[in-house]
Amino acid sequence: MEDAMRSFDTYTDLGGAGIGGALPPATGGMIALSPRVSAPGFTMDFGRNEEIYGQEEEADFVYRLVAGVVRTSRLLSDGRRQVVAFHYPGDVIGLEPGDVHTLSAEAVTECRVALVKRRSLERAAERDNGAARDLWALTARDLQSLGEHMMLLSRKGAAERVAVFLLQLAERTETDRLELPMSRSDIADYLGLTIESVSRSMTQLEREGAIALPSARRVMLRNRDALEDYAC
Amino acid sequence: MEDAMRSFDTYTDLGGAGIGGALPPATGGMIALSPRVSAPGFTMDFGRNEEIYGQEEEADFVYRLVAGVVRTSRLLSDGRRQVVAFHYPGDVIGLEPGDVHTLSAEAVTECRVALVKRRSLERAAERDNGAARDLWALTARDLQSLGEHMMLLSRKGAAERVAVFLLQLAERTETDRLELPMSRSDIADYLGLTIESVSRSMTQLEREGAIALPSARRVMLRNRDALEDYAC
DNA sequence: CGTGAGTTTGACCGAACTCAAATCATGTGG
DNA sequence: CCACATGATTTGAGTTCGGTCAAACTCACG
Repeated sequence: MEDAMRSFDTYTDLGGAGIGGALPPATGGMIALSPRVSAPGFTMDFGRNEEIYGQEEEADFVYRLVAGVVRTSRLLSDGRRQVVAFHYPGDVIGLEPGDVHTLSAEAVTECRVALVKRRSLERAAERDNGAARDLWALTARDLQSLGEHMMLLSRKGAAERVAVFLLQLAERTETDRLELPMSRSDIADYLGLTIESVSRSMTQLEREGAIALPSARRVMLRNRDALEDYAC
Repeated sequence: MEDAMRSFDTYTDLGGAGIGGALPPATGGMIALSPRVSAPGFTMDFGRNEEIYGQEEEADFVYRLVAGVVRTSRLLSDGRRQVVAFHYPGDVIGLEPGDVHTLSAEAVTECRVALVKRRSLERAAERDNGAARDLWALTARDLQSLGEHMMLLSRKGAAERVAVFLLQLAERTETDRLELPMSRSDIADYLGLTIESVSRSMTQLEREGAIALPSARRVMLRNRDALEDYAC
């Protein structure tokens, strides 16, 4: 049983202690955003649902996620929320064209991020041509992932979207036993659905044998083909 | 009457002749993609619904739209089409991260584009740091516009989406008398709706006095506030 | 004037939303 | 260790809005 539990463990490569109380204090040093871009910076820890940066805030920093899961989202005029992306260790977030964040970022799980001053990146890009190219590549990756997300949102059925979401997650973590770090509400806002629709879709996928749901936050992919049929 | 018609005219800054038969042949010379990026290239003309480049095609060229309107779109697995953006003169299209196009581009109206070899841009970016920054900015702009489009798609109501679409268009062309270059089908695929829903929304907006529809392709914004209420 | 593509309108249906209630999970204090 | 409180998730019933199918209409063009 212990083993089964362990195999769901993920998202923190900081060792068994977890992130939270008993961590070493924020550290300073050189932060690498990409192979060619590194700059002086420091790390910070955030608890669940804490805001890392806010929509409309000055974009003074760029962040590299060291451990944990982060969501970026945007508040719509009618009060609803659009979750734009979930980020995992290694991802760079907060790198935006303008000098004001168009998104906000919050910790889904407890997490640790490495901060780099935006200005020092700009200076690096002026000096070093390779660095400039890396920053471009990071923006290009965001563009691509946003495009894929839009594809997902333009799918018809609720179950389809949930199926694709689960497959995406399985690909990220390279396992069929998913530990969902995010709530139904996060998933719903990511997929453009309500929590009820997400829940019903999950149940439906389970009824059809595509997945198993040992608990709400735990999903096992039982029949990948069935899921991929939904993805069409 | 002649004047009224004229005031709907737009999208071509090539003069009265229009684009099509009686044009000078494709020309060569230096093409400017941005203030700091220009490279040798040539121009080409396309008729309505002609493909400029196709999804999955080698991305050998980058294009600057000189005259006319272009849509970029993506075919979904279930056969439907997602129109990603409408482009107007001055826009740069076809600049994508990878070396394969993830979108296709088609002429909505007859149009003329200036082509630049992708490789010559890459070379320019290696030499000139300002050029690299401009290319980054172009990608960043795409990212931003895609983000705004996603906001639009995540709106609830059909009429809301159509209202926002019309306001966007009015902003682009800086007039309240819109000549829609694109078909209802294009609009529907852009907004994630059916042509019937687009049509019904238009009619509804007209009934409520927000717009007038002298003809299907002609929209006059009668009550901007009412439209902005929809945009909320 | 006829033709055909594009657009509008109507009737019906179904999927997702809304509101409400039941259930489950988790942590707390006795 | 258990009872309880709280929040998250699931389930149910009814409604709404956009999709689907079909038919009428418009307009540009030959």
